[in-house]
Amino acid sequence: MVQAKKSFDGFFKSAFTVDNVIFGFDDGKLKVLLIKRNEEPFNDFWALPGYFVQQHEDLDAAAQRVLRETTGLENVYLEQVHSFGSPGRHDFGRVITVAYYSLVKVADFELHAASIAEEVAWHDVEDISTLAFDHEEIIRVALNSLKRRIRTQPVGFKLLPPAFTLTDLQHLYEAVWEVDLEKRNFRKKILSMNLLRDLGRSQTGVAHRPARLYSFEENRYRELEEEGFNFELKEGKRK
Amino acid sequence: MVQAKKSFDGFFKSAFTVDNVIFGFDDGKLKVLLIKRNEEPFNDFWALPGYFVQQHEDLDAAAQRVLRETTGLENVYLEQVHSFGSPGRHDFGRVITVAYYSLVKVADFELHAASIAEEVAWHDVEDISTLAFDHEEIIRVALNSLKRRIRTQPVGFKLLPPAFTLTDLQHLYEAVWEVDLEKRNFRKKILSMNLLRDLGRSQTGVAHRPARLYSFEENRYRELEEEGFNFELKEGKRK
DNA sequence: AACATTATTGTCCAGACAACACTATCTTTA
DNA sequence: TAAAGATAGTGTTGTCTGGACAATAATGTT
Repeated sequence: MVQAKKSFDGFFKSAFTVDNVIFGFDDGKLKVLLIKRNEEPFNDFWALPGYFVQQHEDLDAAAQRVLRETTGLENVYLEQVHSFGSPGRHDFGRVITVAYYSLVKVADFELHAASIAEEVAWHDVEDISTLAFDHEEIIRVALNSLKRRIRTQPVGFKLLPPAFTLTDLQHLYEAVWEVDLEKRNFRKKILSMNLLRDLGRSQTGVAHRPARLYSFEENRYRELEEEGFNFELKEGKRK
Repeated sequence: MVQAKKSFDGFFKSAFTVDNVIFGFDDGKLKVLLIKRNEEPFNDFWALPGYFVQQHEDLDAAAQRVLRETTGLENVYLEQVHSFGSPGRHDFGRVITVAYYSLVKVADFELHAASIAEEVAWHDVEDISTLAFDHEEIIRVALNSLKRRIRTQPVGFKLLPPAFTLTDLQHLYEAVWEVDLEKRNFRKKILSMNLLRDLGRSQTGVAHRPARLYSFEENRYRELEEEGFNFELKEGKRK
């Protein structure tokens, strides 16, 4: 009862794209990288950096390429989150998009709008206006995934520069979780994880007692990434 | 610089499928539901229950439909895991597959091979032979995802019948985590989550003290699904 | 009625953690 | 030069949760 190849032709009429949700942390706030589109549909709308995948291109590679071509970001570790394929999500036909996300240090990258991007910019996650396609939903799903993962995996640490203070780290967690944490307890918990290396240096040029600088202990970091950990802390009192 | 719709036609030549990784527990072992294909390519190979998505069909709905048509399973809670789209994974052209997974009680379902399935059967996950396409990889990814996610999300709870005992629930966790849990502590923890509703009824016809029956408190269930939770318990002593 | 079997509960101890206030070390300013 | 302003870093205590065990309860079976 083998069917001929011919009868499948009706299925080969779809397209697929990749969309990247790039989170960054700056100024105490969680940001997402958006491009202003220079192409129909949704010309002139802000959108996630994404585009069609080529016929013989691997998905992961396509995500990397599209990100580079639209924003200039290279060598970013992208992780697949979810695929979106509502029948009506694209005007030109059936288009499924595979969403990827990543966390980067805002300061580490220079943005270069190109390809279908007329402009590239970091936007506050809190303050996203109407985006192209279903990109608001995609961001929401990616953000949920981030919030969930940051609790049991040390992913969030990737957002910080090579040397950071405990307060920086605390602010990062507070931003992603949208809570205030109690300083003392945060420090005790994080230090007990053996994850941080005391660099022996301190901040300079701050108008107060300078904070000690830390980096991540690579080996321990990978261990935790493997086995997961548990990071639960109640909110501290509001400032 | 708006491009005409015409120039996009080259992208609309792909197809996409859904594949379901249905895990079950039976006989103390983790099983996965496979079908024996009745169609090229990979005719006569064991494969995941999956098929092409129709042109105007939602992805989630397609997963449900395909699962029903190939295996007879209905009303199964399916969760999207990952999409696979290597250029060479399908002989007939570019085909991306969106993988879903679920965990069910083997005893609850009667299998009915149909559609492209010539046969349906539970296979030990430990002992999977060569499968069609990249389905071995899909199973591996789904299994990893399941083990990670069940720690912080109440996905596992959906596997139980509407009325169940605390011991049923404990066995479920023990099966998924492959550990033995301490009974008293398990109960304390689970009851403190306010997730269970005491149905006021008990088992009948068992040759020992009958256990109280519970169901899930829907509202609380959704809350936990949203915010996640932390379920860490050390192993109890081996039986 | 005694036995077998599983359910359910009490409790003690140790470790985790929430809460709070105090001391330390810089720069800036009067 | 000293005081003020700001944030870093630390000590401690009571409470809560989890881990370990064991005792009691409620069925059917023999």
